[in-house]
Amino acid sequence: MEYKKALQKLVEDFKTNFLSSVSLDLAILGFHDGQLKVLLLRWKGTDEWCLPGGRIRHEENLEAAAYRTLRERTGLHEIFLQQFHTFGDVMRYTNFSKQETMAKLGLPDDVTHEIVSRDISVGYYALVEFANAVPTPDFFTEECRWWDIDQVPPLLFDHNDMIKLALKTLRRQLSYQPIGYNLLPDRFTMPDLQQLYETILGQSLDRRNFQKRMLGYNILERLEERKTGGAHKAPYLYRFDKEKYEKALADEILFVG
Amino acid sequence: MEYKKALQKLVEDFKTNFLSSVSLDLAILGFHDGQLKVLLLRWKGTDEWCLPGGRIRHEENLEAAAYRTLRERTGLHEIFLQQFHTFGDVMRYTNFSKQETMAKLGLPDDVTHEIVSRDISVGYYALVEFANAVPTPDFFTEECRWWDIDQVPPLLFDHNDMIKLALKTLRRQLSYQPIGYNLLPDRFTMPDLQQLYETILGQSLDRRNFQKRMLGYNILERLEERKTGGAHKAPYLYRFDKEKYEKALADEILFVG
DNA sequence: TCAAAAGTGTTTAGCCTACACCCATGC
DNA sequence: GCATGGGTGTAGGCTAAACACTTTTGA
Repeated sequence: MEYKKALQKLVEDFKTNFLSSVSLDLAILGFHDGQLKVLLLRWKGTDEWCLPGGRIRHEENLEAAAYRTLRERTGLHEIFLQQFHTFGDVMRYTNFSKQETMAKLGLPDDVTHEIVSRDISVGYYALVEFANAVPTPDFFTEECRWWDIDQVPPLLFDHNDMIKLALKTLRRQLSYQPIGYNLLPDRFTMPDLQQLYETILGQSLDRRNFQKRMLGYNILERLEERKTGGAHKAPYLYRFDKEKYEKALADEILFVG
Repeated sequence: MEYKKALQKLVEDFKTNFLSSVSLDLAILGFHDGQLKVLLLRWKGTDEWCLPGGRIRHEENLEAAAYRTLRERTGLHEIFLQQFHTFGDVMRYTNFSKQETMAKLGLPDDVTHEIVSRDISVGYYALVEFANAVPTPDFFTEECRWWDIDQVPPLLFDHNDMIKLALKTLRRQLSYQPIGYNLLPDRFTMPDLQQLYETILGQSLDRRNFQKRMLGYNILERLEERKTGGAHKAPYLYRFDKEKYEKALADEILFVG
């Protein structure tokens, strides 16, 4: 009863304060233990998972709404966020039909069509530092956690497709832009960075060539200190030179409007 | 009076049959006389120009709406159409303020806010064969014609930015995908194709290297026939091998959902 | 002392760039 | 015949890929 009332209120809030027909979905990617992870939400009272999504307030910029949603789900801000595609098929259901999807959500009949209605959804991907994120479910969900990118289950709606396309875009981006600033801790080793690249690209790279290339970008600063405590030879620590990193990004990145 | 009635009716139509808060805009690019052209519309009773735009019907896929709009403005179908960015700032006005824009449009006060309201707009660019298009204005405009891409005047809304970003995306796309199928006539010469590339990239290219590269893609079929009637040595005619061309596209192109 | 990981330079191959001469056509 | 544009191949440079040995550290 409590829940149903809150739900009604939320739907009202949606109708009055947010743009209708448009939403956004986030593929929040993190990196940990040599694995690329994606943040998923589990729908209340079900075993169904989906990407975090959000809506846009009437007087809010699209990009701001994406940042806000990211903040709400992870507590993080000032994060790399990139629009990659806008999804607009009437029936954005790949794993289950609309019928099935509606049934799975277990919503009261009178609000189902408000929640599972026809939306244009703008897809963003974010690269975040795994350790700093505090996964937080939203109203419709009761669990929010990281999944290994290659163990993602069949998701609600067309969210598996979204992840696939986000990855594809990310991989392409890797070829003309530096990456890693928000995916790695402040100080990291060259092997850390290489592992990140290998994980995203899904292939192994030559250590020497990788190092040459990365140093060639001139965005890394080698610290005096080395990483100790490892079982083997102590690797150097590096840090991104924020200014040069931002400049390298700006030289190529599409402006966001 | 007639006009105002029709306008009211249109606004009603918008409200009932189309998604609110979302629209789409097209940068329709054509190629003629060694010039890249873009199709612009002139707003009724003004000297103000803008990109062709459209709205999405409730039961219509986003991509289908883009194709429909393209067809309505040019009579063309089966054309290359590529989503490049979704624009979502609250105030998408770069050349003039919202105040100024509203004044320029010369609409009755009671519908102005319906037409010039806050929208998320999905941007597409299309590559069309100049000669085949039949530019056709829509309800709000009285002229539809090609403009040289580097002589585009200050446009309404953020449409100059849209053109800029469409071109940037197109240029990048050129580096990993073939282009030209819809921009050139069925049969064309290597210099034709080169001129197209040079125009899009805004720089001249080496003839021999260009030819080598294009033939290397293995998507062109050289015909027996040569182009006659020119003032000089008759160049070979080529045709795109549709199948191989599509395959080359598919190998890289983002799927559209 | 052994195993595992990290640091480092050189050689090679492939691709992209630069470049020049001959030929066909219309005027 | 001459001016204009089109057809064609090769040499050099740069970037990217391949590749092996030495050093450090903990167990």
